[in-house]
Amino acid sequence: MLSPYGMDIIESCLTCKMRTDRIFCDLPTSALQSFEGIKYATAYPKGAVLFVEGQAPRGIFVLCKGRVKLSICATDGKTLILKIAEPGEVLGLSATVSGKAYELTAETIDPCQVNFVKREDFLRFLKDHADACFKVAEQLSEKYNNACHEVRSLGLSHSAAEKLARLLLEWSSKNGEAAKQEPRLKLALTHEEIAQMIGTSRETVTRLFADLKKRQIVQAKGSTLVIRNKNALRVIASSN
Amino acid sequence: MLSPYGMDIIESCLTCKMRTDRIFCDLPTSALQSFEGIKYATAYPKGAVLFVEGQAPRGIFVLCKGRVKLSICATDGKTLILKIAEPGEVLGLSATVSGKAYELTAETIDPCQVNFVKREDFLRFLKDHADACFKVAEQLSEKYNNACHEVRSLGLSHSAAEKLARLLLEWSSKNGEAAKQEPRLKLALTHEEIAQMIGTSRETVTRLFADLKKRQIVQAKGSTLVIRNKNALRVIASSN
DNA sequence: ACTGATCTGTGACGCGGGTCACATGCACGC
DNA sequence: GCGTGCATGTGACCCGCGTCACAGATCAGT
Repeated sequence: MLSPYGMDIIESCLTCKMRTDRIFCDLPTSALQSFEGIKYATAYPKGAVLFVEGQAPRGIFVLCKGRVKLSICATDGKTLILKIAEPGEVLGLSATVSGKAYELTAETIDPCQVNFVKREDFLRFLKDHADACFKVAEQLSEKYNNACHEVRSLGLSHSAAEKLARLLLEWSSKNGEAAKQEPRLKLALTHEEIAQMIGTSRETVTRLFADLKKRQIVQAKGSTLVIRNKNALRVIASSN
Repeated sequence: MLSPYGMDIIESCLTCKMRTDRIFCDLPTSALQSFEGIKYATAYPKGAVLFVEGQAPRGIFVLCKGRVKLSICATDGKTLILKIAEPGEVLGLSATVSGKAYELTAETIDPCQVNFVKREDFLRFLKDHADACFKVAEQLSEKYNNACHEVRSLGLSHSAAEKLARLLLEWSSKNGEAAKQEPRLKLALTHEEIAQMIGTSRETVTRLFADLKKRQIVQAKGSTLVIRNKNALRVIASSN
């Protein structure tokens, strides 16, 4: 099969190998078959916008491959990145269910494969497949949980340093680096974007990194960051 | 029927007059009948704690009467009030669906009537009643939407004044006061609590109110607040 | 290799608002 | 009445960090 943007396309959900890992995709065969009938498998290049906050909901986007940046932004252009969505996540779900406008903006930061389903088709699908409906509830709970964490982080922390430390710890707990005592992580985002994730300014992020390096808590090796002192980072993170 | 805490108890969901107004409660009779079988109608005095953040989910609490304060708090005691839940809302829903710990704390601020349903019972109920399951998805979408607004307010605003103005406008848009050009609202919360709603300190709230009064934008009449200049308030709210 | 463009690093400055420390007001019970 | 407790007001202080203004660094395109 031809693969735009240099990707291998996952052709059918029925034969997708990752199915069982993913909350939403792991449906009984009958449901999956009817899902096959209404989905549009699409591919996007890096930097594509799936939907914009405030738009009326067109439908859901099941992310199969690549990462998507979810953000909200103020009228003055100030932006807050809520999270980077990973494969398996369903985007635009709550807006599609409730019929209200998308509450955030979704923009690809890798080439992505996405299954799109139109709103009416999806709602009909949910009526017919109770188990899918429950999966949706699970996904939404997950999203809500995430949002609560975001609120906690933004609302209850005392300093930018605290939030940065928490972000780094969170990142380092992925990819099985959690256990290691000196976890490494790829810095895929610019200081600007990191600033937008923790609600601060770019300069502050630069200064905070400089400080962490000076104190030997982290160390940069090209674009990977080594956490030399996880405990120190934890102390900073929870001076809350 | 005896009514603890000076309330009239709504005995059965089937005969409840408010049913149709409420997202979750408006279920087909068959579903409602089986809901009757698993629910525990309970009453709480003012100040009762329904659940605490971090607890394993015991089940859901359908709020029938009274208001409930939903908050998260940091280890140092600093508290953020997310919202004041009104009758019709289902509390503890996302935790009960996902099985993760309650993400916030629910405390009554009026005498309340609540229908409690145990987690296992509720999950079984959802498996059997697809329409209820969809209602749950709707409720969760609603909650998610709310949380997104909270994030936006906390993360994208420049000053405490802005957030207070937004809160006042939001409050004034309830109870049909929206249309009036000088809407009034009951100040049911202390400055301390208002501070916790917008993530600032009590003193700042006091100072902001003093300023708004001096500028003739609002006016206090006992415990009711009159908004004299809605436009000025809007300007403050969206200097964002 | 030259040239923008985009990212990173750093100093100076100033404002917002958190914190502390009080004074005052207002309701409650006894 | 009087004291106790909680809500509200207000001044003084000061520190975190946003903003502005640059200087280097890194990267991409031709």
